[in-house]
Amino acid sequence: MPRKEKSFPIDRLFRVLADRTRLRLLNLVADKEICVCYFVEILGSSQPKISRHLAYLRRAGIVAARREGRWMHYRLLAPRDAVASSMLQDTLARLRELPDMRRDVAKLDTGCCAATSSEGASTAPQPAIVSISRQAV
Amino acid sequence: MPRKEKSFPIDRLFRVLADRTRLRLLNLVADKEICVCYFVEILGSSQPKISRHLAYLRRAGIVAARREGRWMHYRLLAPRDAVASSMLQDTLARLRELPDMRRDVAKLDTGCCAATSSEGASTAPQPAIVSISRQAV
DNA sequence: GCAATACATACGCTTGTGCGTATATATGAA
DNA sequence: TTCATATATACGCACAAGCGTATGTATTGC
Repeated sequence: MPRKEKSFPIDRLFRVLADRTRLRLLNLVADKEICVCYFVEILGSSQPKISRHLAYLRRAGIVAARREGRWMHYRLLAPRDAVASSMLQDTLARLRELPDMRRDVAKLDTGCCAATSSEGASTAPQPAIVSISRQAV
Repeated sequence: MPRKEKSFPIDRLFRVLADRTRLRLLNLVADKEICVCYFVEILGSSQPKISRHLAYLRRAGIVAARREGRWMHYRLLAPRDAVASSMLQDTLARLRELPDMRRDVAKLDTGCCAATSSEGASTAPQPAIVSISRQAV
Protein backbone atom coordinates (compact mmCIF):
# COMPACT_ATOMS: atom_id res chain seq x y z
CA MET A 1 0.00 0.00 0.00
CA PRO A 2 1.33 3.46 -0.89
CA ARG A 3 2.56 5.45 2.05
CA LYS A 4 1.47 8.92 1.07
CA GLU A 5 -0.12 9.46 -2.31
CA LYS A 6 -0.13 13.23 -2.02
CA SER A 7 0.85 15.13 -5.15
CA PHE A 8 3.97 17.24 -5.09
CA PRO A 9 3.23 20.84 -6.05
CA ILE A 10 6.27 22.25 -7.74
CA ASP A 11 6.43 25.32 -5.53
CA ARG A 12 6.70 23.02 -2.54
CA LEU A 13 9.75 21.37 -4.07
CA PHE A 14 11.32 24.78 -4.42
CA ARG A 15 10.57 25.59 -0.80
CA VAL A 16 12.46 22.45 0.11
CA LEU A 17 15.37 23.61 -2.03
CA ALA A 18 15.27 27.17 -0.74
CA ASP A 19 17.79 26.60 2.02
CA ARG A 20 21.53 26.33 1.74
CA THR A 21 21.84 23.67 4.42
CA ARG A 22 19.31 21.44 2.72
CA LEU A 23 20.99 21.93 -0.64
CA ARG A 24 24.31 20.85 0.85
CA LEU A 25 22.70 17.80 2.41
CA LEU A 26 21.04 16.85 -0.86
CA ASN A 27 24.26 17.35 -2.75
CA LEU A 28 26.01 14.99 -0.36
CA VAL A 29 23.40 12.23 -0.55
CA ALA A 30 23.09 12.63 -4.29
CA ASP A 31 25.13 9.50 -5.01
CA LYS A 32 25.95 7.95 -1.67
CA GLU A 33 24.02 6.73 1.31
CA ILE A 34 25.42 8.77 4.16
CA CYS A 35 25.47 8.65 7.94
CA VAL A 36 24.26 11.65 9.95
CA CYS A 37 27.59 12.07 11.68
CA TYR A 38 29.16 12.77 8.29
CA PHE A 39 26.71 15.54 7.59
CA VAL A 40 27.40 17.13 10.94
CA GLU A 41 31.14 16.98 10.45
CA ILE A 42 31.21 18.16 6.86
CA LEU A 43 28.72 20.98 7.18
CA GLY A 44 30.12 22.02 10.53
CA SER A 45 26.63 22.71 11.82
CA SER A 46 25.07 21.62 15.08
CA GLN A 47 23.64 18.13 15.21
CA PRO A 48 20.06 19.29 15.94
CA LYS A 49 20.19 21.64 13.00
CA ILE A 50 21.28 18.86 10.64
CA SER A 51 18.74 16.49 12.12
CA ARG A 52 15.91 18.97 11.69
CA HIS A 53 16.73 19.58 8.06
CA LEU A 54 16.98 15.85 7.44
CA ALA A 55 13.57 15.43 9.03
CA TYR A 56 12.27 18.15 6.73
CA LEU A 57 13.63 16.31 3.70
CA ARG A 58 12.21 13.04 4.98
CA ARG A 59 8.75 14.51 5.43
CA ALA A 60 8.99 15.92 1.92
CA GLY A 61 9.66 12.40 0.67
CA ILE A 62 12.99 13.32 -0.86
CA VAL A 63 15.25 11.26 1.35
CA ALA A 64 14.78 8.06 3.32
CA ALA A 65 16.46 6.95 6.51
CA ARG A 66 17.74 3.54 7.48
CA ARG A 67 18.90 2.63 10.94
CA GLU A 68 22.02 0.58 11.42
CA GLY A 69 22.78 0.13 15.06
CA ARG A 70 23.37 3.52 16.55
CA TRP A 71 23.69 5.19 13.19
CA MET A 72 21.16 6.55 10.80
CA HIS A 73 21.92 6.41 7.11
CA TYR A 74 20.18 8.69 4.67
CA ARG A 75 19.71 8.17 0.98
CA LEU A 76 18.10 10.08 -1.82
CA LEU A 77 14.57 9.20 -2.87
CA ALA A 78 13.00 10.20 -6.16
CA PRO A 79 9.69 11.97 -5.58
CA ARG A 80 6.77 10.11 -7.09
CA ASP A 81 5.73 13.19 -8.99
CA ALA A 82 7.45 13.00 -12.37
CA VAL A 83 8.04 16.71 -12.87
CA ALA A 84 9.26 17.17 -9.33
CA SER A 85 11.59 14.23 -9.75
CA SER A 86 13.06 15.62 -12.96
CA MET A 87 13.39 19.05 -11.40
CA LEU A 88 15.28 17.55 -8.49
CA GLN A 89 17.61 15.71 -10.82
CA ASP A 90 18.26 18.91 -12.78
CA THR A 91 19.03 20.67 -9.54
CA LEU A 92 21.43 18.05 -8.25
CA ALA A 93 23.27 18.18 -11.56
CA ARG A 94 23.59 21.95 -11.33
CA LEU A 95 24.71 21.80 -7.72
CA ARG A 96 27.69 19.74 -8.75
CA GLU A 97 28.91 22.77 -10.69
CA LEU A 98 29.23 24.88 -7.56
CA PRO A 99 32.62 25.06 -5.82
CA ASP A 100 31.15 24.88 -2.31
CA MET A 101 29.31 21.73 -3.18
CA ARG A 102 32.35 20.13 -4.74
CA ARG A 103 34.27 20.97 -1.61
CA ASP A 104 31.72 19.17 0.56
CA VAL A 105 31.97 16.05 -1.57
CA ALA A 106 35.74 16.22 -1.43
CA LYS A 107 35.63 16.31 2.35
CA LEU A 108 33.42 13.27 2.27
CA ASP A 109 35.97 11.34 0.26
CA THR A 110 38.79 12.17 2.65
CA GLY A 111 36.66 10.44 5.26
CA CYS A 112 35.52 12.02 8.46
CA CYS A 113 34.03 10.50 11.61
CA ALA A 114 34.69 7.00 10.28
CA ALA A 115 38.39 7.75 10.23
CA THR A 116 38.38 8.35 13.97
CA SER A 117 37.45 4.75 14.72
CA SER A 118 40.49 2.99 16.07
CA GLU A 119 39.01 -0.47 16.26
CA GLY A 120 37.50 -2.85 13.68
CA ALA A 121 35.85 -1.65 10.49
CA SER A 122 32.30 -2.78 11.14
CA THR A 123 31.86 -0.27 13.96
CA ALA A 124 32.29 2.75 11.75
CA PRO A 125 29.54 3.87 9.40
CA GLN A 126 30.89 3.71 5.88
CA PRO A 127 29.11 5.67 3.19
CA ALA A 128 27.72 3.35 0.56
CA ILE A 129 27.24 4.09 -3.09
CA VAL A 130 23.64 3.54 -4.01
CA SER A 131 21.50 3.91 -7.07
CA ILE A 132 18.73 6.43 -6.62
CA SER A 133 15.69 4.64 -5.25
CA ARG A 134 12.22 5.11 -6.61
CA GLN A 135 9.67 5.64 -3.93
CA ALA A 136 7.38 2.71 -3.30
CA VAL A 137 4.37 3.41 -5.49
CA MET B 1 28.79 50.46 -15.24
CA PRO B 2 27.24 47.30 -13.86
CA ARG B 3 24.05 47.84 -11.95
CA LYS B 4 24.42 45.29 -9.18
CA GLU B 5 27.35 42.92 -9.28
CA LYS B 6 26.09 40.82 -6.40
CA SER B 7 26.46 37.09 -6.81
CA PHE B 8 23.34 34.97 -6.92
CA PRO B 9 23.41 32.27 -4.25
CA ILE B 10 21.54 29.29 -5.55
CA ASP B 11 19.34 28.99 -2.48
CA ARG B 12 18.15 32.53 -3.12
CA LEU B 13 17.03 31.54 -6.59
CA PHE B 14 15.02 28.74 -5.08
CA ARG B 15 13.41 31.11 -2.63
CA VAL B 16 12.32 33.18 -5.60
CA LEU B 17 10.85 30.08 -7.18
CA ALA B 18 9.22 28.86 -3.97
CA ASP B 19 5.91 30.54 -4.62
CA ARG B 20 3.16 29.45 -6.95
CA THR B 21 2.22 32.96 -8.00
CA ARG B 22 5.78 33.79 -8.98
CA LEU B 23 6.11 30.54 -10.88
CA ARG B 24 2.99 31.36 -12.85
CA LEU B 25 4.30 34.82 -13.61
CA LEU B 26 7.64 33.47 -14.74
CA ASN B 27 5.98 30.86 -16.87
CA LEU B 28 3.97 33.58 -18.59
CA VAL B 29 6.92 35.88 -19.29
CA ALA B 30 9.07 32.96 -20.34
CA ASP B 31 8.73 33.76 -24.02
CA LYS B 32 6.73 36.98 -24.28
CA GLU B 33 6.99 40.45 -22.91
CA ILE B 34 3.76 40.89 -21.02
CA CYS B 35 1.72 43.74 -19.61
CA VAL B 36 0.71 43.73 -15.92
CA CYS B 37 -2.98 43.80 -16.73
CA TYR B 38 -2.58 40.43 -18.44
CA PHE B 39 -1.04 38.90 -15.34
CA VAL B 40 -3.87 40.20 -13.20
CA GLU B 41 -6.51 38.86 -15.53
CA ILE B 42 -4.94 35.48 -16.15
CA LEU B 43 -3.95 34.67 -12.59
CA GLY B 44 -7.16 36.10 -11.21
CA SER B 45 -5.30 37.63 -8.30
CA SER B 46 -5.52 41.13 -6.94
CA GLN B 47 -3.47 43.80 -8.69
CA PRO B 48 -1.37 44.63 -5.61
CA LYS B 49 -0.55 40.98 -5.12
CA ILE B 50 0.66 40.64 -8.69
CA SER B 51 2.54 43.89 -8.49
CA ARG B 52 4.32 42.88 -5.31
CA HIS B 53 5.45 39.60 -6.77
CA LEU B 54 6.65 41.35 -9.90
CA ALA B 55 8.61 43.76 -7.72
CA TYR B 56 10.11 40.77 -5.96
CA LEU B 57 11.20 39.27 -9.28
CA ARG B 58 12.56 42.62 -10.39
CA ARG B 59 14.64 43.04 -7.26
CA ALA B 60 15.96 39.54 -7.77
CA GLY B 61 17.08 40.59 -11.24
CA ILE B 62 15.02 37.94 -12.98
CA VAL B 63 12.60 40.20 -14.82
CA ALA B 64 12.84 43.74 -16.13
CA ALA B 65 10.09 46.30 -16.55
CA ARG B 66 9.52 48.74 -19.36
CA ARG B 67 6.99 51.52 -19.25
CA GLU B 68 4.87 52.25 -22.27
CA GLY B 69 2.42 55.02 -21.55
CA ARG B 70 0.17 53.84 -18.75
CA TRP B 71 1.25 50.26 -19.10
CA MET B 72 4.15 48.36 -17.67
CA HIS B 73 5.61 45.51 -19.67
CA TYR B 74 7.64 42.81 -18.03
CA ARG B 75 10.16 40.56 -19.66
CA LEU B 76 12.42 37.77 -18.51
CA LEU B 77 16.01 38.53 -17.69
CA ALA B 78 18.76 35.93 -17.44
CA PRO B 79 20.58 36.22 -14.11
CA ARG B 80 24.25 37.09 -14.50
CA ASP B 81 25.20 34.06 -12.44
CA ALA B 82 25.73 31.21 -14.89
CA VAL B 83 24.46 28.40 -12.68
CA ALA B 84 21.45 30.40 -11.57
CA SER B 85 20.67 31.22 -15.17
CA SER B 86 20.86 27.58 -16.24
CA MET B 87 18.78 26.54 -13.25
CA LEU B 88 16.13 29.07 -14.19
CA GLN B 89 16.06 27.81 -17.76
CA ASP B 90 15.70 24.23 -16.56
CA THR B 91 12.84 25.30 -14.36
CA LEU B 92 10.99 27.18 -17.06
CA ALA B 93 11.30 24.15 -19.31
CA ARG B 94 9.84 21.90 -16.61
CA LEU B 95 7.04 24.33 -15.86
CA ARG B 96 5.82 23.99 -19.42
CA GLU B 97 5.05 20.37 -18.64
CA LEU B 98 2.51 21.29 -15.98
CA PRO B 99 -1.17 21.48 -16.96
CA ASP B 100 -1.85 24.61 -14.88
CA MET B 101 0.97 26.43 -16.55
CA ARG B 102 -0.15 25.40 -20.02
CA ARG B 103 -3.60 26.65 -19.16
CA ASP B 104 -2.24 30.08 -18.23
CA VAL B 105 -0.40 30.36 -21.51
CA ALA B 106 -3.50 29.26 -23.38
CA LYS B 107 -5.48 32.03 -21.72
CA LEU B 108 -2.82 34.46 -22.80
CA ASP B 109 -3.20 33.42 -26.41
CA THR B 110 -6.96 33.90 -26.37
CA GLY B 111 -6.18 37.50 -25.43
CA CYS B 112 -7.49 39.22 -22.37
CA CYS B 113 -7.60 42.89 -21.41
CA ALA B 114 -6.31 43.89 -24.83
CA ALA B 115 -9.42 42.39 -26.37
CA THR B 116 -11.62 44.83 -24.48
CA SER B 117 -10.19 47.82 -26.31
CA SER B 118 -12.79 49.06 -28.77
CA GLU B 119 -10.65 51.69 -30.45
CA GLY B 120 -7.37 51.60 -32.38
CA ALA B 121 -4.68 49.00 -31.81
CA SER B 122 -1.97 51.25 -30.38
CA THR B 123 -3.98 51.86 -27.21
CA ALA B 124 -3.99 48.27 -26.12
CA PRO B 125 -0.90 46.60 -24.73
CA GLN B 126 -0.02 43.71 -26.99
CA PRO B 127 2.28 41.01 -25.69
CA ALA B 128 5.47 40.91 -27.71
CA ILE B 129 7.62 37.91 -28.41
CA VAL B 130 11.12 38.60 -27.22
CA SER B 131 14.36 36.74 -27.03
CA ILE B 132 15.60 36.30 -23.49
CA SER B 133 17.74 39.27 -22.58
CA ARG B 134 21.09 38.95 -20.93
CA GLN B 135 21.48 41.33 -18.06
CA ALA B 136 23.78 44.25 -18.70
CA VAL B 137 27.11 43.12 -17.36
C1' DG C 1 -5.76 71.99 -13.40
C1' DC C 2 -8.77 67.83 -12.64
C1' DA C 3 -10.31 63.24 -13.24
C1' DA C 4 -9.47 58.56 -14.69
C1' DT C 5 -6.44 54.74 -15.56
C1' DA C 6 -2.58 51.57 -14.58
C1' DC C 7 0.45 50.34 -11.51
C1' DA C 8 3.41 50.57 -7.18
C1' DT C 9 4.07 50.82 -2.42
C1' DA C 10 3.02 51.29 2.81
C1' DC C 11 0.81 49.32 6.77
C1' DG C 12 -0.76 45.89 9.84
C1' DC C 13 -1.62 41.27 10.47
C1' DT C 14 -0.99 36.32 10.44
C1' DT C 15 1.75 32.48 9.46
C1' DG C 16 5.96 30.14 8.35
C1' DT C 17 10.95 29.37 8.97
C1' DG C 18 15.41 28.76 10.95
C1' DC C 19 17.98 28.56 14.99
C1' DG C 20 19.95 27.61 19.74
C1' DT C 21 19.17 25.20 23.70
C1' DA C 22 17.38 21.67 26.25
C1' DT C 23 15.52 17.22 26.47
C1' DA C 24 13.78 12.75 24.80
C1' DT C 25 14.55 8.29 22.49
C1' DA C 26 17.04 4.30 20.76
C1' DT C 27 20.88 1.33 20.63
C1' DG C 28 25.01 -0.95 22.34
C1' DA C 29 28.32 -1.88 25.96
C1' DA C 30 29.60 -2.98 30.59
C1' DT D 1 20.48 -1.87 35.11
C1' DT D 2 23.25 1.95 34.16
C1' DC D 3 25.91 4.64 31.20
C1' DA D 4 27.56 6.45 26.84
C1' DT D 5 26.69 7.29 22.07
C1' DA D 6 23.91 8.73 18.10
C1' DT D 7 20.11 10.88 16.70
C1' DA D 8 15.48 13.04 17.07
C1' DT D 9 12.24 16.18 18.84
C1' DA D 10 10.15 20.07 21.84
C1' DC D 11 10.25 24.85 23.13
C1' DG D 12 10.78 29.65 22.61
C1' DC D 13 12.37 33.31 20.01
C1' DA D 14 13.54 36.44 16.14
C1' DC D 15 12.66 37.34 11.74
C1' DA D 16 10.94 36.81 6.99
C1' DA D 17 7.01 36.09 3.87
C1' DG D 18 2.44 36.55 1.94
C1' DC D 19 -1.82 38.84 1.96
C1' DG D 20 -5.71 42.33 2.09
C1' DT D 21 -6.62 46.97 2.36
C1' DA D 22 -5.59 51.53 1.77
C1' DT D 23 -2.98 54.98 -0.37
C1' DG D 24 0.64 56.94 -3.37
C1' DT D 25 2.51 57.91 -8.06
C1' DA D 26 2.86 58.29 -13.04
C1' DT D 27 0.55 58.96 -17.32
C1' DT D 28 -3.20 60.32 -20.39
C1' DG D 29 -7.23 62.88 -21.72
C1' DC D 30 -10.28 66.73 -21.11
